[in-house]
Amino acid sequence: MAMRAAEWHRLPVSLTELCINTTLRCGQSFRWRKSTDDEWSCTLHGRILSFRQDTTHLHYRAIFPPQATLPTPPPSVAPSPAHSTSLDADDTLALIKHYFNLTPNLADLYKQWSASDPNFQKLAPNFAGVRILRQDAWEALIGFICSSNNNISRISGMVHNLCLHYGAFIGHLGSEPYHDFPTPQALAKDGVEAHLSKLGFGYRAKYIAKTAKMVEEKGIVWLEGLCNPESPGFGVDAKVGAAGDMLEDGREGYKRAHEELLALHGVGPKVADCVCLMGLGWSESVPVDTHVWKIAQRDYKFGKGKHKSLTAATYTAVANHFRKLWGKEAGWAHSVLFTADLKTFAGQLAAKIEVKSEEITVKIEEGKVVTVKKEEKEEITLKTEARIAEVVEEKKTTAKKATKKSVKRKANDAQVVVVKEEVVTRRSKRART
DNA sequence: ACTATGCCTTCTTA
DNA sequence: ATAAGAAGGCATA
Repeated sequence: MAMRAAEWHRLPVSLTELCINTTLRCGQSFRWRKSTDDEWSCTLHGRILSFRQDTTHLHYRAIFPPQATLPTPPPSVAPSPAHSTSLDADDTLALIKHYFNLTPNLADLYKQWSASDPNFQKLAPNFAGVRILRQDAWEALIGFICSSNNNISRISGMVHNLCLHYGAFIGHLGSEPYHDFPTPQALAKDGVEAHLSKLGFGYRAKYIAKTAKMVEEKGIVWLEGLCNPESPGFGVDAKVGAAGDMLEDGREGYKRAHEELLALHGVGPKVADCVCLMGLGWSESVPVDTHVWKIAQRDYKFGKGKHKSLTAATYTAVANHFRKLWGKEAGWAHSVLFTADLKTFAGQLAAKIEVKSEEITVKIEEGKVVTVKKEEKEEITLKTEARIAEVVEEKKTTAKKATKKSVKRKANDAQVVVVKEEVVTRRSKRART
């Protein structure tokens, strides 16, 4: 029962191309756990993968289960009994490159999106390295069914519970047990719905049980067959083909995948788009959730006239707008803006500062600069300490000028004082058992 | 075809 | 303190 040695390897990757600290917790996957000292871990394809990242490299290691608990592969593709370490290392590297979707040049894409969209250009510099993962389609499907009307920390807890109760045990990392994501068969068994309800899944218990049965019925091949042929799943035996021409509402294959997914229980347009983008390799997919809808209203002039509320027609209009603006990888760009809007990231770097004068109050909380000038109020959302410092200086200057003008005193008399300065760090709570 | 409403549960905000 | 609202929506009428 000896555990295979878990040696660290490294891969040259810049933070511009991939930032795991952002990418692994921006709501794409709900399964990554951060242990002590910045090590991110998750089970993937029957092994525990762990990552650390510095400015030049991605460091990784894989821990395999003891041979006895390895899932038995079909005899035709069974590896040689030797099952050498070097073979595993090769496999793991390929898996990592696949999972992190490392082929597209993200810096080039950011430049492209910045050139075509001033709003992206403004927000993106603080959120480099947000890359769309190539997750397993089935896992993405279940994960995003859990996401409806829900928040990231609770979703993570639910997915963790799915693995714990229905996924194969892989091994321990420290004292923490790691289980694989459950198969459709495991979630299609009788009693799953009742059990999940007891575990606090709410109305999603029924969706998961039903969808698992439907996928089992249709066959996992059906689901994997919805994949972008240019980007098949890892280890999936599929022909690589052309994905077709880009249209304003996406390629034919994307539209077909989206439509077919809608047949599943608990899968509406938004969840289907998440699965298309993150589980099936359709980069033009733009999931329009409440966040994206707010962004569309705030920064892209939606929410008026024909598109007053988020109806089915509005949903398509918003997604098409972003596809036209950002192109074939619209879903990737969308993810950057989505991440920029997440509270967990806003709070992380936000300083809490109050600047007061007789006329003007500047408050900075949770990444927002609020200037209160008598009855007027102005809000600016900021993400980095550097930008916050800049804006505070700017506001102090404004405050001095305003005070001088209205009260007719010397600029120095303006009482611009930093009352409170404190870094607020918000941490999402961990999963419960 | 569109539009409202209930739904499980937890956490935040007023 | 206690209530209402929001949280990566969906299914149903």
